[in-house]
Amino acid sequence: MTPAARRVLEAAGRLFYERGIHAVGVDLIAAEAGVTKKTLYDRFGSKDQLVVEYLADRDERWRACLDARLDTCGSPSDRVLAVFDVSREWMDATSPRGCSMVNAHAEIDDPSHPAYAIITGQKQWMLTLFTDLVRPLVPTGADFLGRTLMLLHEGALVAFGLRVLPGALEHAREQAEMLLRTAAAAS
Amino acid sequence: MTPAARRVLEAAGRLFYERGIHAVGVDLIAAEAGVTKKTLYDRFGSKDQLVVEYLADRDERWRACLDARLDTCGSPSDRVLAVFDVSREWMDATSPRGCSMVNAHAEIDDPSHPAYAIITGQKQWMLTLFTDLVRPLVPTGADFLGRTLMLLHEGALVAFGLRVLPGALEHAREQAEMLLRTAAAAS
DNA sequence: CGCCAGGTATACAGATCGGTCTACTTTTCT
DNA sequence: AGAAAAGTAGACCGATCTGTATACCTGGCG
Repeated sequence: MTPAARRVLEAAGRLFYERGIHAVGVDLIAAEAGVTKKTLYDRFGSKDQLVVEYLADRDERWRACLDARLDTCGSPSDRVLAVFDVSREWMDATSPRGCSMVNAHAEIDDPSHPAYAIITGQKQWMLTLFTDLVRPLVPTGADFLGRTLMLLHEGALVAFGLRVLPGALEHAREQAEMLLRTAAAAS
Repeated sequence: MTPAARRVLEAAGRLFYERGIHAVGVDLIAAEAGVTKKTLYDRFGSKDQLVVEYLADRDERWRACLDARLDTCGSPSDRVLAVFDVSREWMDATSPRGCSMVNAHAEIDDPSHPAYAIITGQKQWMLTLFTDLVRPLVPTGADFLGRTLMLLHEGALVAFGLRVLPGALEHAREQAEMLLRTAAAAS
């Protein structure tokens, strides 16, 4: 990726996330990136493709960030709770408006849109991740607990983005910890 | 509200929800409502105002639908679980793409936008509702359990809308039932 | 040296956007 | 009956949208 293309992707990512995809025009993206529209279209081809690469980029960085942290965790339960910790830091640092995938989904209704697979794929991956993380702790009932954790986590992202519960991630983490304890005690 | 205005609001609501607010133009809304643009502007003044009334209308109908059901419930725990039941029916009937408030929030970044208060207000109301509903069951710790239920519920709406967990509402209800049981047993 | 990818600057195209306007007709209510 | 309100039909405005075209410049590389 050329330096100009990187600047375009950075500007597009920031603007798409802050203002919404349809509310941001390619002219503005080009201007913010300090690039002409021709360069933008030479590198990305279309706005739709730029949207796809924006989401793919965020997805990739999120998974890398999460994977790196999980590798440093000792116990299985630590790994589960670390997901909430990383999410909290991620939100505080760069995502005051909630999950970019959820927000993008609100603007993209067409399931045949290439961005749709990225959005759905990340959520599916998160569900599988939670389920796999709790399997060593509760071999029977990992599916159930995994789903609950997924819903708690997703709800926390939304509540945080809506500013209706600023400590949403911390609360979700605490509730998750309690669920892990009772599940471990029962098995 | 005049008959034409009602048709406009119905068409706008359907299109805004299905395709997103910014993706739908006033010309399309007027055409779908079988109304001229002049009538639309005579009744609503601007697209922004139409968006506000769209959200206010859905908010009002949702609260009325929920309140009506809650009145028919006997025990406090039935009332909590009824929220998930009503949500499930609401989603199945008219909202395959998740919560309209969350989706609208993805497209409206400005907190000074009049629609912002409606969005935040509904979520705040839901949080208070859950907290109040569980207070008779767990006088101490109603805040904590109320928040957890709110996150579970919100996460279920998102997961359902993303089609990543079709039975999200049912799962959330089942998990809520378990939480209510253990909370009641502990107190 | 010459080539060419990557870039700037800018004008342009066609469509659509939100919003206004005039002129006329229909409904509704007193 | 008659006036006010609500509606249709449709042209029009300026701005903005995605996307393309032409002409020129610049740095690195064989």
